[in-house]
Amino acid sequence: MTETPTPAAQCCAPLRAPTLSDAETAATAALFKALSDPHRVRIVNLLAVADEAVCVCDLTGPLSLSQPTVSHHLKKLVAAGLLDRERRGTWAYYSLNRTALRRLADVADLRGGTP
Amino acid sequence: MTETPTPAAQCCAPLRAPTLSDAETAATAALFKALSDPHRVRIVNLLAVADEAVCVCDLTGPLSLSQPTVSHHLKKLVAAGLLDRERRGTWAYYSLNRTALRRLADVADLRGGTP
DNA sequence: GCACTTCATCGACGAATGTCAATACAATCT
DNA sequence: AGATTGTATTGACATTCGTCGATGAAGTGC
Repeated sequence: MTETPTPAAQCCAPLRAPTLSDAETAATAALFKALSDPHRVRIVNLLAVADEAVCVCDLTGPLSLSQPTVSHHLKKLVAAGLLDRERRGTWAYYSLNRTALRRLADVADLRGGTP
Repeated sequence: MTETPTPAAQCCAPLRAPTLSDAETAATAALFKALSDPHRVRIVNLLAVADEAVCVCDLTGPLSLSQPTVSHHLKKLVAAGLLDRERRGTWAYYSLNRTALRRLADVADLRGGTP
C-alpha cells in the first residue's frame, strides 16, 4: 500500500448536509469506522486526556494488547486523519489531531455551522 | 435475540472523559460502529433532511439495496438508539432520534459541556 | 562493525459483517 | 377465510476485521 488516500477526516461531510456525494458518504463512514473499535476509542481517550504525545510502548499496557496489534490500530487512526505521528529517535509518538476531531463533532452536529 | 440491550447512544461517554469504563468504551465504539457503513450514513442523512418519517420502501430506491438489506441496516441503527421505529398499518416508519445524535456530537466534542 | 531497543509489516487464523434469495410474519382488504 | 402488500427473519456466501507470533526495518549506543 504505497498509496496515501486523503484522510477521511478531510473529505467527510456533516450528516445534516442537504446532499451527500458518494465520496462524502464513504469518507464519513470511514471516519466513524476508525472509531468503531473499543481499543481505538480507548486510544483516542488516552490521547485526549494526556496532553503529552504518547509512544506505542506506553499503550500496550493500558490496552492489554500485543505491540503489533497496537501499531495496527494506530495506523488506522492515522490513516483516518484522527492521529498525528512523529518520530523521536527510536520512538514513535502519537498525538490527537484536534482539527480532525473538531470536524468529527461537526459531522455529527445536526444544527448549523462550525462556531 | 429476545434481549434488548440498552442502546449504545444511552451508555456512551465523551472521548474527552477523564476516565472511561470498559462498558462506556464499548458503548461508544458501538455507537460509531452503527455509522461505519456508507449505506447507514446515507440513511441517517436522508432522515436528517426529510422532516417526515420515512418507510422502508422509500429507502430501497435511493440506496440501491434489496429490501432485506435495508431492513438489516435500519435494525442496526435502531439498536444503537439513533433511529426510532413506528408502525402505521402495514408500513414501518423510521425517524431520527435527535437526542441520540446530540449525544453523538457531544461524544466527539473535545471541549467542555453540553450547551 | 555488532548488539539492543522500538516500531512496522507479514502471514495466518477465527470471528464478524454486508449482501441477497427465499421464506415467514403482520396488517389490510375483499 | 383467502389474497395482497409491506416488512422482518433465516440461511448461505464472500469479504473484511481484529488478533497474534514471527520477521523486518530503523534508530541508538557500544
